[in-house]
Amino acid sequence: MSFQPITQIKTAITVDFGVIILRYVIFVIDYIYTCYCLYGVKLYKQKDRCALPQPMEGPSKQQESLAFMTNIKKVSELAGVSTATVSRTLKNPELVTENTREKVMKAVQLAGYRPNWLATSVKTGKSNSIVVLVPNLVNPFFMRIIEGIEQAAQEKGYSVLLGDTQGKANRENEYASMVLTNRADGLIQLDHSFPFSANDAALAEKVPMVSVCERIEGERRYPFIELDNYAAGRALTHHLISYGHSRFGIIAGQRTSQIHHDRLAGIKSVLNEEGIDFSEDMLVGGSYRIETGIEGVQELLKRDTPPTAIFCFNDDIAIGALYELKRQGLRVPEDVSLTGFDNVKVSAYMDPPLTTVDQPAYEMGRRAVDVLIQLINRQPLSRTREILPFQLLERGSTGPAKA
Amino acid sequence: MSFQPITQIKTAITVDFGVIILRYVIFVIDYIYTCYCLYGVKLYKQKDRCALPQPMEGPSKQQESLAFMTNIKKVSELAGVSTATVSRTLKNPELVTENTREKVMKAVQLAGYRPNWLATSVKTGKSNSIVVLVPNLVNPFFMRIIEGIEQAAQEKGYSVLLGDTQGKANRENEYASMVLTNRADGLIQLDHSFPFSANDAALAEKVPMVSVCERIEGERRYPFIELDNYAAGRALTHHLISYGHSRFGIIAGQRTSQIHHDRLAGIKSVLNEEGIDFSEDMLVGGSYRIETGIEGVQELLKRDTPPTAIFCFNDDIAIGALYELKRQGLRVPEDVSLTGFDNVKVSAYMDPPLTTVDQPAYEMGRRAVDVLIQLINRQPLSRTREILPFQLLERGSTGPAKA
DNA sequence: GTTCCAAATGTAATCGATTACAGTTTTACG
DNA sequence: CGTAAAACTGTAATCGATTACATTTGGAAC
Repeated sequence: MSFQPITQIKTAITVDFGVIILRYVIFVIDYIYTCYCLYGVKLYKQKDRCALPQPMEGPSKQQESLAFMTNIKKVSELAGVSTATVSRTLKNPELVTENTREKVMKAVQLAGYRPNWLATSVKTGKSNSIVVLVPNLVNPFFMRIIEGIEQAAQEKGYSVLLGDTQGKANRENEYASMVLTNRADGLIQLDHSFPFSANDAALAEKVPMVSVCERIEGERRYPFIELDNYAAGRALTHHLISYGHSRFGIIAGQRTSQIHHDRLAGIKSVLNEEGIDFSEDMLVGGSYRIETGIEGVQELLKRDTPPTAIFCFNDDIAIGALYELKRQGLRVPEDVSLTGFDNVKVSAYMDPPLTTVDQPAYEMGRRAVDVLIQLINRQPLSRTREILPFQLLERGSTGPAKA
Repeated sequence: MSFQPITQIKTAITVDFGVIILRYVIFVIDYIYTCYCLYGVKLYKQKDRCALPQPMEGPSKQQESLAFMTNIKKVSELAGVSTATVSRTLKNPELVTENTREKVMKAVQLAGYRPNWLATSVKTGKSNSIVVLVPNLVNPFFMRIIEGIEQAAQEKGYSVLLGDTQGKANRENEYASMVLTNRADGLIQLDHSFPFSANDAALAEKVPMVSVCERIEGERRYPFIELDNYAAGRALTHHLISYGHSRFGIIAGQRTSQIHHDRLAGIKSVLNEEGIDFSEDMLVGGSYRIETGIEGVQELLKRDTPPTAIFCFNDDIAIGALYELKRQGLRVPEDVSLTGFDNVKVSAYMDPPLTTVDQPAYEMGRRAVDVLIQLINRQPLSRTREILPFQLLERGSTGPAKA
């Protein structure tokens, strides 16, 4: 440390102190103004306020122009070489002398150079992005898949564009068209619809696309990765029948989807084998929401012979159903058994914990990316469909049928 | 329809039929092979199999080259105009004659032309993308924010790059650097850490960045949007004290974050006013997970005087705590009152429903995008921080303290 | 039929990279 | 030391757009 006379330090401290006070005053004024805008005057009582955060320097700095964008040309001049050499140093260092490499790297460091990704992409014709179409972001099951997608994509140098479609066709169209405009190299569809607009359908022919969990209706050109929903439907039914149930209810999600049909077919096939009649009366619901579970139970309990066991086609529905059954004074599983689907995290912590079907969601997401990248690179696929095994988790929400 | 002699139709049908049969056979072989790979031989019983999906044409078509990429030059040749005119027709149609416009549009249609987004972006220097850093995708609270972000971004012509950081610094660094390489124009941080690596810190100075829910620790340059956590802490405490509680426990999430400090300060301030001592013993936990709630309850119940009311710093923790309290034979709220935070969907359907603090998550996401886009466009901000109001939802998990 | 001006269109530079090809230096070896 | 081959570096074309500037066209006014 360098020597400083005492007086100088004192001055410095005084000045600093002044600045701090000044900033604080400015901050307090701004803060009060903020509160005023948000709450009106009433809430200003000091004790209801948050611990005051540090004063801010404000956005002034951010008003300046984006001066930090250095390009390859500046670096090349700084290093005294051509742009080609700079590019090579960064992409194929083995083509460049140790000596030059050092010079260039020093210049890169000095200039704070980061290659413009847009320029690289336009030259190579690859965006290294994939777009994922999700019908519902808040469903933790979908998010688990996307976690897998994200992880796998990142490992392979791809980034993920999020397309929250809310099940709406026009939003799907918009996101899907990103692949047609080079904004993304490929597409993962978590819903069951064909995401391209009629206008783009011809172009869509050659687009790398994979669907996960669902199959795209009427489309046989795209690979898919899904659970063995038919077998899962059978397993659940066997499980309930082994407990002596014979009066069933089903609260379905999206009834137009492939997985709906598969699960239903699985259930029906076992009922058939066991000599239990299936009737359309047993089937209610139409979306994968908690409210569907509530309404479904209400409807099913109105039947002449209400069910003693209810299949819910996802855990959210089951959560709603459980809530409503309890509200109506019925006990689970003593009065009614209940099964979910997906094994979302909370399902294990409900009261009672839900019997459900575990899907390897994370793994499905990862596989989808693998397959998609193969499609993007025009590599031959070893398989165009993958049907993954499930696991039936028997927990507290199912039990023996009432005598 | 054109006339066709009967015999010809018959032949066509026969051929078609042959093709279908052939495809079906190929499909079945492939299907069996798939099953073999996935399950082994045992599970082949026909009745355990899914309803057979339609035969697929396989990936052969997708092996072809990406021939559909038409560029502006081809369109210009097709229309017999210059590339400039094509560009103008699409971006500034008012600069072009009706006549030319028609010609060009026809050519665009014919060629199936979609402008290359990468090229446009490199020219204009704007990627029209923003990257969102999320510590945890599966948390529905975060996803609600992202829903808002996504929606607002889409409306303004931006797309959202998903950065699942899992709270890891190196992943944050990687995603944050997307803004430095023109891959994204701005950054929304949902966690409380400064996402840039030390290396990039100098460049980060001028990057458009906003944080939501959390403030970035030690950083005063970036705007933030958050809940009035201090006031929320106070409100929850008042609520519990009004029920006569005086022995409290707190199960916290990330203890290093700003919101943690704010909430805790709010709780402490009320305890102080009411003459209740705060001790570090009351505070357990350290992450926003269900397991934290379980472990937290176990720990708190070991105390000499276990709490009669427990603050959980998010709903997941509360769900875990509720589960564990019940498992230990305690009733909620008769024996122990419990509060959550965030108001995730399921919290209302727990047994009992959770008393919690509602955050306007969707709206916060939307606001974040508004602010970020202002930063990106170098527009002056009217306010560099926004503190949004909360709502205390009193539900079944809180009640009078045991006498 | 000129003249003039505005509108429409074309030419060519540009964005920031990559890379084929050409030119230069270094190395290896007789 | 000379020569060929190998290794390195530079020049300039290229990716697919946008846009400043130059040129052409069209129509109105006289």
